[in-house]
Amino acid sequence: MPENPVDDDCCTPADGAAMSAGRAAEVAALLKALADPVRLRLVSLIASSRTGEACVCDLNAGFDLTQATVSHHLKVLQTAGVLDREKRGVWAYYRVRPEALAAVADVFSSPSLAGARA
Amino acid sequence: MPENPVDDDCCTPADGAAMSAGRAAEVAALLKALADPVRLRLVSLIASSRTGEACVCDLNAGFDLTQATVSHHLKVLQTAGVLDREKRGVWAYYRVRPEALAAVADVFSSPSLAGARA
DNA sequence: GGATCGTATCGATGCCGGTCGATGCACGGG
DNA sequence: CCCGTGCATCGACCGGCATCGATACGATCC
Repeated sequence: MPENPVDDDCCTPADGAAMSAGRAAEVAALLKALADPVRLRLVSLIASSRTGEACVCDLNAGFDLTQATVSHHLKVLQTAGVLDREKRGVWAYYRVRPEALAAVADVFSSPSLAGARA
Repeated sequence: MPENPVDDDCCTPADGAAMSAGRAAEVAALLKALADPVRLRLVSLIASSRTGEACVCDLNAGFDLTQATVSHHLKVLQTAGVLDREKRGVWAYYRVRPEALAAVADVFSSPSLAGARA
């Protein structure tokens, strides 16, 4: 084998601007929480509410799902840092954390992912 | 039962600005393709390449994964519209479709999801 | 204090997806 | 013409997740 196996014709060694494995895991966890039609609609419903928050009884009405399932999705979003929960009296109110959504927007606007060739 | 079950104290009927179920499914499909650490790093590697593209032999080197697994991830990203594939000679080159990433950035910058209270 | 209502949690179930080894396929070289 | 190489596909395994019914828990009302 006369050739260095890395120095073949096809290879471009990749400069160091790529996303680290650790950061990829962070972003993937956030995206995984949002990569579900039900959870996207939940976030959208809460965000588009007049008061900026919504209680579970409202959210249940918008889906053909069990209350247990909706509660599960809300917990996933809360654990991922997308939603905040506040219990007032009998009802539980959820509101969106704008930083979480802004973080996603930033990742996909950044040059390292959007592929801005300097 | 003296009260209308919908007109209770907790409920805010939600104005029509929320995301539709169909659009939620579209966005969720795109996010599901990106919600994986390996696929995120693949996109990042390709986007940060000097030429804006990368061949599979390069990408395989960056992961402790089988070539079959990397190829599977690349196909998922291509099917979702995130990557473009072009075969030149023996090698296959992938490049990022910036519209796909911009679409994600737009969704999470839009007021209906970011929760911009006017 | 019991009844009722709103919500979270638990356990089970069925399915989707990541990973692998093996194989197929197209291209280029000797 | 056959072989090696780069990449995709196939089939299988398996862990994780969405969903459900049932149940637990807390707050309010009577």
